[in-house]
Amino acid sequence: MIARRRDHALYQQLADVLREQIQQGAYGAGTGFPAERELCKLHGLGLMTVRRAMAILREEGLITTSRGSGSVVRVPIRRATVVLDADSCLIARMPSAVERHAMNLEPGVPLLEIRHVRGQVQVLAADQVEVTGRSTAAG
Amino acid sequence: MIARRRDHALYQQLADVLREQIQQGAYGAGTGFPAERELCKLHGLGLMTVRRAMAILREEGLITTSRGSGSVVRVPIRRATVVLDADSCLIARMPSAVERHAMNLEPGVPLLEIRHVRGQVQVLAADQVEVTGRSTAAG
DNA sequence: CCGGATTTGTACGTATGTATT
DNA sequence: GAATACATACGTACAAATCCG
Repeated sequence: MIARRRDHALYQQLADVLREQIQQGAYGAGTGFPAERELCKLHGLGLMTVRRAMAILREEGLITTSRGSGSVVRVPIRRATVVLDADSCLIARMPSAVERHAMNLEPGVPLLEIRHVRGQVQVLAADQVEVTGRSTAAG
Repeated sequence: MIARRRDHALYQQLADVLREQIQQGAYGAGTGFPAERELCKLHGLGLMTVRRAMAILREEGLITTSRGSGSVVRVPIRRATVVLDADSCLIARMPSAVERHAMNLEPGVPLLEIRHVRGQVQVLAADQVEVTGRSTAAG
């Protein structure tokens, strides 16, 4: 039951409940998700509380939200593999507003900034790649 | 000047202004930052707008905010270097609520999940490490 | 050590704009 | 065009942490 506590905020409690429901397949991948106002009525919470809870699930990549149509449970992403050369450097960070717009990134997606030995810099959306070290046999 | 536009939300405009001020050293590293309500009065904006703008700066790692004391401009972080073995795999993702609590992570910090060849899995806060491929000469 | 002032955190209600169906 | 649904934005209130005299 969601109730006011000192240690757990209402929006965190709601996020926990919804995450549990998603992982138990209560809504199905790619299927609809209750509307914001519907969740307000269902749990007796305010709009801000519901929106903060859903923002958490978005950042965790569990749902995607579109204006006008609502939210859907996300299907797992297929990742491309990127090879990290020896002595090259990888940094994960959040994108700036400009980068998020230019790369058409969804909120909450980190960037991988790979600085190669020869000075080349590669910036990738972290939710679309896996990174592996170069095979010593091949390199 | 910050004004209502269709393409740029007020909180984004404010974040841009504050980011500019920070990068020009208007507040100094480790020094104080205007209080939320002060920014409201300064720019003639509501509390929600100011808080969203500051949330953006927090996610970008430019400021840290503490309840009761306020916000300060962040000093650049010193990163440790982690070697990524050949054929091991790195995934960057956002932490769950449990992980964020267990690892004492600040909001907006991505995790680096490194899966080594031998099955060992290493989970690190992305703002505290740089990752490099293993040197072919040494490996 | 206590108490007040300051500052952020949480939470609700409401209104308007905009995209989708 | 209408209904639905999310995005932005303001105002308000109280709780909790911190700071300072």
